[in-house]
Formats: sequence, C-alpha cells, structure tokens
Amino acid sequence: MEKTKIASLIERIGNLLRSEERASGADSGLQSVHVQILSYLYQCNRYSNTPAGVTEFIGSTKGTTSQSINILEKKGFIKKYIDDEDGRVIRLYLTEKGEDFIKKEFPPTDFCSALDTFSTKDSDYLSQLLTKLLVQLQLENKSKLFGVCHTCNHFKKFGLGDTHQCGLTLEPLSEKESFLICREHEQSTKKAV
Amino acid sequence: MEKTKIASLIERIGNLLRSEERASGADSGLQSVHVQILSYLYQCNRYSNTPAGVTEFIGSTKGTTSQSINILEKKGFIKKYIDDEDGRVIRLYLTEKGEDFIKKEFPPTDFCSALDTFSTKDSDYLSQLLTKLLVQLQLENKSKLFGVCHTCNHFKKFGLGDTHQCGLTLEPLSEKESFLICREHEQSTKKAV
DNA sequence: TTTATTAAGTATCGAGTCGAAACCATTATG
DNA sequence: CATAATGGTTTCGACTCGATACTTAATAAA
Repeated sequence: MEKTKIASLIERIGNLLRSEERASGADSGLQSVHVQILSYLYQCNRYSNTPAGVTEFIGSTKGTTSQSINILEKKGFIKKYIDDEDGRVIRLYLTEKGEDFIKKEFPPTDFCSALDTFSTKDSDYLSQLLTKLLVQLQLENKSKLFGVCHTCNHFKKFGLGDTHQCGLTLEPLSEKESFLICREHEQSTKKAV
Repeated sequence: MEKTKIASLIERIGNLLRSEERASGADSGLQSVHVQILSYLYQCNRYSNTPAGVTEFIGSTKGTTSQSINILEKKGFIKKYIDDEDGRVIRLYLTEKGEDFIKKEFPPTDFCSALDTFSTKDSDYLSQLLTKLLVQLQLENKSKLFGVCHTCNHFKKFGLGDTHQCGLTLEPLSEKESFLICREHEQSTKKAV
C-alpha cells in the first residue's frame, strides 16, 4: 500500500504545483506547461535545448510541444535559432524576459515556503530519493534518461583547473555546466542489455 | 537550487505517471484524471467521497469535476447516491468494475517496478517526506488538509477492541477506516491562527 | 548521383480538459 | 420567512493533447 500512497502523493503535489504555476503565469497569458518548458530550458545544457528535448522531458508529443513553443516565442519568452551543424535542429534560448520570469516565478512561492520548513538534510534526502525514483522510472519506461552531466557515464572529470569533458561529444564542460540537465545522460545503474 | 530541482523532479515524475495512466485507461476510454479520481475514491473515507472532496483533492474546479464524474458514471465505474441526511450532498461509490480497474491499474506497473528497487526504509522515508511536504503545501495554500484519520487531531484511539472514534463527527471508526484519506483532517503542526 | 530511410520539426483536426460564470436546489442563519 | 451559504450542474470559450500527415535536412544504401 505504500506504493499507492507515494503515487497519490506525487500526483497531488504535482497538481498543486501546476495550479500554482497556472496562477503565476496567468498575468502573462501562460499555461502551466509553458512554465514547465521555461524552467526546463533554464536548467538544461547546450545538448538539450531543442524541441525534441523539451518533448521528451515534458512527456508529451512533438506536435503539442511545437505549439507551446510557438506561443512562448510569440510572447517573447524564447528565441529560436537554427543549429550551425544540422539544418534540421532548432536551438531554443530564453530571452531576458523569459529568464527574468522563471527566476521570479519558479518554483512557486508556496512550494518554496513549504520546503523552507525542511532541514537541509531532509531536503537533500528528498531530492536524492526522487532522483533515484525518476532514474528507475525512466529505465522501466525506455524513455530518455535525463540527468546532470556530473553523474553521467560520459562525464570525464579533469583534475586540472575548471574544465571537464563530455566523453560522448568530446567537448569541454565548465564546472557550472556539468550540473545542468542533459538528454544524453547515462548512469551506471543502467540495466545490461 | 535544491528547491528548483525538487520541484522539477516532482513535475517530471508526475508527468510520467500521468502518461502511464493515460495509456492504462485508454482501453476503457478513460483519461488520466479519471484514473486519479477512481484512485482517490478507492482511498478516501466515508466523509470524503463527494464531488466536493474530489474537487479539493484533484485541485480543479467544481464544474470540471462534475463532468469527469458524469463520464465515470456513464461508463459504469462509479455510482451516485443522494446523502440520507443532507439532500444537497452526493455520495460516490466505486462499482465492482471501478474497484477492479483501480486495483489492477494503480499504481502503474512501471512505477511499481521502479519503487521495487527501493529498500523498505527508503520507501518509508520517501513517503514520510512527501507527506510532510504536502501538509506544508496545503497549509501555505489555505486548501483543505487531506490526511489519514490515524494522524488527525480529531482522532480518538480507544484501547479496547477494534473501534476508534472521530472527535468531529463522534462516529466510530474501524481500524481499517482510520487509515483512509479524510477531507476534515487536521494535524498538530497546524499554525496558530 | 540517385534513392530510400530516418530524424527534426510543423500543421491540422477532433476529443477532451479546464476555469469562469451563471444557475438550481437544499440547508443554515437571521 | 427572507437571506445567505453550501453542494452540484450546466454552459461556454480557450486551450491542451494525441494522432496523423506533411516538409525539410541528413544519412545510408544502391
């Protein structure tokens, strides 16, 4: 029965989060999905800021995401650029307006206040447990494994200076960058195929 | 930044949950909201099985809930009865079909498998942390405080036999019943007004 | 070089959710 | 008895969502 309880709790907290997002976005004419997309773009790294990345993360379909992205662009929260190396790929960037919005409105204030009552230890533990749950869920679900570079199999930590490296793309990663969300994330707990 | 991460995790896990629910309900023509409602009715106690209870729990509006409930009734998953004591109140009960469905489909299989990799200790801790988060959120949010009778201020535990009592309604509660979700839940952590 | 295939993204459509507001019936308050 | 207040329903428009078909670019095969 603990599973039922946990599932219900996550759904209910998620519902509360969404209704807060809806309220905070209402002034700007944004829906909760839009807030989610902005928050994703704010957190993801340069390999993952594409419509496909958003689609996988939100768990919706390409078509739906495309519409939401158009709305966000029309309202001036994001900008689209065609990728230099692949003409099919579109890169999404937050505008100043978008970044200001997400910094101010996410996470919602009530949610922050609620988490403020947690000790650092509890808050860290909650974050860890949820991360583990998500990783396992994504494994079951055959879906892409979102995660931060820092814990990725491809991640190579250099001892020298501030620069690490992604073993998949061989590109350098700054310390800050290695804590952003990446689409290509793979973790050692991955099941053998 | 831990807050941002936790909020995103809960949203993403919630999204995955919903898409699993959508898939599992598709055969019966149910949306994820309908699955949520059935799971709520399966877990709530006899004070809370009303459209208003569902509305508060799902965090949507009366009108929306009313529609969803009609669909569930039309498809034979629930039954409506007018309350004996208050002619305005409608009581919602799962039919056998509804109960079978929720027992079989909730929580979704992938979610269960993911939680199976957790130790009992971690799983319990996660449940506790989420419960605390929800209680705090509900306090901030001025919304109703859902919770199980067992941890409620109104709850009176009798030493004798199997019967407890709700101090608010003065009605007896069985042991089993005292672990169901109640709308009128109040907890000692409630802020002084 | 063509051709086929795959991948990234867009466009469109219908079903359904959602929130808001107006409304009805019953109970509570005065 | 009149006036709220409460629990539900209905209706409406905006929007999400998933499915399908489509466009374009990159890649693989011939």
